[in-house]
Amino acid sequence: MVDSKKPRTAPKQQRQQELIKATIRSIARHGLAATTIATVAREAKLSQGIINLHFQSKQRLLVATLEHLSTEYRDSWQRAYADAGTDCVDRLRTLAHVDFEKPICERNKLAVWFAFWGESKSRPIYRKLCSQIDDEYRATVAEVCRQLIGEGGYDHDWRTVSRGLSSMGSGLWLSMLMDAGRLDRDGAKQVIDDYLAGMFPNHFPSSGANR
Amino acid sequence: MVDSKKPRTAPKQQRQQELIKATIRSIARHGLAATTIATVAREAKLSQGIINLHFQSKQRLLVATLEHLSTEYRDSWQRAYADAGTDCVDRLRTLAHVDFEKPICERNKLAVWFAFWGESKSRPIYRKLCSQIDDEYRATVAEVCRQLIGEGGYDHDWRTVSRGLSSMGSGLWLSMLMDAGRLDRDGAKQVIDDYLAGMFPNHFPSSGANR
Amino acid sequence: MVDSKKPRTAPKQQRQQELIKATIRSIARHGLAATTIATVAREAKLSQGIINLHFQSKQRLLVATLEHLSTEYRDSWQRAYADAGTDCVDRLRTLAHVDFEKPICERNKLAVWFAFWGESKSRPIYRKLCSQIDDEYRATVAEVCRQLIGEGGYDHDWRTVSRGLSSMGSGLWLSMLMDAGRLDRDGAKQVIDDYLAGMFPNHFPSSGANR
Amino acid sequence: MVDSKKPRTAPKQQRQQELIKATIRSIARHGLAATTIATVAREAKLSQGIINLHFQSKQRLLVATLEHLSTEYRDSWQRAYADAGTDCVDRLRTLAHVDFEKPICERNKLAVWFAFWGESKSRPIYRKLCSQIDDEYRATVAEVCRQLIGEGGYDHDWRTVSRGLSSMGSGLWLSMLMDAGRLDRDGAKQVIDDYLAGMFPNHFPSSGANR
DNA sequence: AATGAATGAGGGTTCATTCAT
DNA sequence: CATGAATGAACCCTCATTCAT
Repeated sequence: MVDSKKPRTAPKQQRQQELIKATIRSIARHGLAATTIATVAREAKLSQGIINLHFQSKQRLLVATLEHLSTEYRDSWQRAYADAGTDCVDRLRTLAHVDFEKPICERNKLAVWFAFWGESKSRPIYRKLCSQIDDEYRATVAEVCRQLIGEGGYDHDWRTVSRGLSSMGSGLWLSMLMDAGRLDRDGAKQVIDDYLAGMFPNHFPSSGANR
Repeated sequence: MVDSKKPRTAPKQQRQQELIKATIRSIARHGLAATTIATVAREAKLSQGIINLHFQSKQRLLVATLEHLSTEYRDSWQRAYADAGTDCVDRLRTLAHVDFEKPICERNKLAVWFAFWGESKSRPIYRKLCSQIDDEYRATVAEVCRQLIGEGGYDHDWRTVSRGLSSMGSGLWLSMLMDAGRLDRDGAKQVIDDYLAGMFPNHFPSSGANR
Repeated sequence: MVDSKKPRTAPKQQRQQELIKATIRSIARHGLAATTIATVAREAKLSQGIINLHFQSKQRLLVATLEHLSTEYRDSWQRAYADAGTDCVDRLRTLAHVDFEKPICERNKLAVWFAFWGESKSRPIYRKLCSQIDDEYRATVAEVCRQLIGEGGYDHDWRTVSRGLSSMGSGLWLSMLMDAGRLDRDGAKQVIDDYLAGMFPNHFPSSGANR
Repeated sequence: MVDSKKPRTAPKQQRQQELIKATIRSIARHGLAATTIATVAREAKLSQGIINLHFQSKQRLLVATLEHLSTEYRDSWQRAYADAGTDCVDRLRTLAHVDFEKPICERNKLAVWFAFWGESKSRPIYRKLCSQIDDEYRATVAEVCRQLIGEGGYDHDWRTVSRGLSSMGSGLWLSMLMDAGRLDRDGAKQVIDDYLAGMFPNHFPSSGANR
């Protein structure tokens, strides 16, 4: 008499992952302000009580969700970076593109990132998590830029370039969030590529889009 | 013997402006989710009832606040653009810098922008207002870029450049929001200037920061 | 530059009458529970403040409204009674019909009567006013019944008959309130007349409706 | 060692019945206008939240309360009618008396009926429920009257008589509501009986109260 | 006499959390 | 491990009342 659909009990960690996924869907659908224990439970098709059972409080679930996104983000760019070999050009392009690859760059997740950013000024815990993840990423980008500038004899400040690159990344996310139809992931990559081609003309080819 | 206290009654529009200002402070301080009628009233040093008296509902106050920011933003760049003369270079630099000028670029207001962006996916009314204001700005930037690219013989797509420029603007806002101490308004302008110098080397001077 | 529509000021008593009329309309339209200072002021086309100016409080306005109805009711039946001459039959018919004559028996006023009756159990002030007016009326009816029973040799208790007659009156009001289309003032009078014909067959003619 | 306290949780329907009972008590004690979620919860000795948990809104609780009274009323007279046998006289007396039998004719419930009647003009939902219940009852009364009039050769319109009878019923309720001390249930039945004796002298005995 | 902006207590409702099952 | 009935604090909003004009 086993119900094949979903087991009544599940390993702790798997349940928690389900709930985090449900939280992401709920924030994307209803916004952070309108996300309640009830909306999350409904997305997860589980009862209300289960959230406090696994996360003690709504607040902790939200933090766990942000940590989930952060970890996923870090893992993604670190894996991509490791796979990119040792060439500065490859490394920089890879790092710059990773913001727009699939597991990271889904519209639901962008909505969640912005939801947390929107609350960051008033919530130190969010701000700390967000800053940290951004700092790590930008430090690596900066290091690659520094190397490329040194090799290529460019007249740029590596700190400025890395700041600009990572800023452009989150700025493009905003465009994708606000109007998914007008800017897709490939379009965003092209904006990034044009920026790199402009800053490092000897290393990155011009797209020639205008010809 | 002037009584410096505020009068018990005030012109309608002035009261509404006070309340919008108070809303901005409240969102910056507590976040959008934790901004209540009570927190706004406290910021305004007025009673709770006054918000429904002037705005009918909390929701309308929030929309009015977003409209206030939108209008202020549009007025700012349009005035700056009109004052910049007819030179493309001046115009582009002016437009690019206006994001970081004083009435617009206060940390409180950045927090409010991100708060609304964070709810935009689930609130069409916010998304519409935000998209519209961004589209107008970017259309003007794009037009200037198109002209500059044509004059200067650059190999850029003007749409891509304007998208990149405006994205970098909001991305830099995020950095300023998250860690005001590490990136100030002048630092942000320099990132922008370096981008322009990279893309349009014949028109914008290199900052030479690295020399 | 005289505004011919409505004088800005009016004699005290006239203003109060206007407000009571407006209260009756408001209760009929919105119910007693949903009648507010604002709805009354709107019905009267006057400002909100005027009610407290003339009646000190909403509660007093309501009491004044009930007193107005009571007085109007008493004046009506007393005048009719005085006009009816000295014949018991005429007197009884007149008293019985007065509930369904025009100034008294308007649907708006019936709604107000039932609104106050509905609150009477919990509001001694309403109950007292309502009881009193009913007692006076029924005492007079009872006296006429007593005389008629004595003269006509009927085997009725005059107290019971008068109780029945006045009860039928308010019961018919309920029917008229609930479904004005199905029972009008003439229909109600006929029910009353049939009752009288049944109880006092030697004095009141049968309507012969069934023949 | 039975714990006499009520259990923390209860079957859904039982809880709802408790809340409806509490609502009746609250309306009787405070009136409909002053009946709040808080007063009902206090009567039920439960928390405020439970009302929205079971009825979604205060409005629905009130409708459910009216439906409860309606159902109880209908069930009562239908059961009594079924038990009365097939004799017209028995049937009519039974129907006429049922208004004044115990489960129906409690002063608290009378207060609730009048409270809803008082709001009926402005609340179609109340009016519909009240009209319906009254129509059903009166239709049955009318049918019995029609039969009795036919059998007994009376010169009455059966519609008029049934209207008068049911009107007298609600009118007597008003007397009982306003002054419970002066008219009790037996007194009311006697008024009804005298009316029947007057209208149908060959079938209903005169009470002879006046002899 | 009359107005209407302003107040703030109290209304209905939501929802994070608890807990008996 | 999982549920969902129950709680009660806090939310948004209404509205009787006050008061400067």
